[in-house]
Amino acid sequence: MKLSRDFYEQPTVQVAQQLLGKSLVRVHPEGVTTGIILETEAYVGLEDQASHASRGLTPRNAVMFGPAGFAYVYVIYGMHHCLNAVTEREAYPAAVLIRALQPCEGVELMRARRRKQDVGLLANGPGNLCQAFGIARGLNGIDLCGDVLFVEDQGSSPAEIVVTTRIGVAYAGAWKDKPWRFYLADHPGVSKR
DNA sequence: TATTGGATCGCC
DNA sequence: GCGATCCAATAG
Repeated sequence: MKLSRDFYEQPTVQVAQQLLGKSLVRVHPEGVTTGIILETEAYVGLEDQASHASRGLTPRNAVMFGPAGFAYVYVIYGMHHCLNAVTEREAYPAAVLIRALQPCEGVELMRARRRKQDVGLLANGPGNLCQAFGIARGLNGIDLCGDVLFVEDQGSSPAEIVVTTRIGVAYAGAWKDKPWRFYLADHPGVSKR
């Protein structure tokens, strides 16, 4: 069943871990794509120097300051998109970055969008999964409790979770060492360090 | 208005 | 290892 608002209102690190193994669903005019969430990262509060919210509210990060259960989508390096789920209470900026998926439904559509055949290369990384799922800036602020982009809990058994530091946040001072990256142990480490 | 650098990716 | 590519944030 579809995850409801109260799931996302939990502490961010908890949401990041609990999203692993659940299914991300994207309903698009071209077709439906789904995939199992394999890798996540938590970005927590104003203090977290790795977070876009660390310097206060701006037009870009405004969604992070809103209520839980909405998508924060932004452009990075001028050419890639990243998808986050906003967490915790309104006015407290926090989110979970979805970093990798195992493609499930809509593999052919993903192949066409990615121009790659290998299933292992379709959604292995935050920018790649957005391309595969047709997620772009137009979805920034969309409700994850709606019918376009959401997460389903298929009641799968808990799997072993690996915990590491986050990727690409060397600039974040002491916060770069927070153990806030999570991935499923029985899958190859999806992101390169 | 100008400058700088990024929660990345894929090829060299 | 490095360039692509452009927007957002900051400084002037």
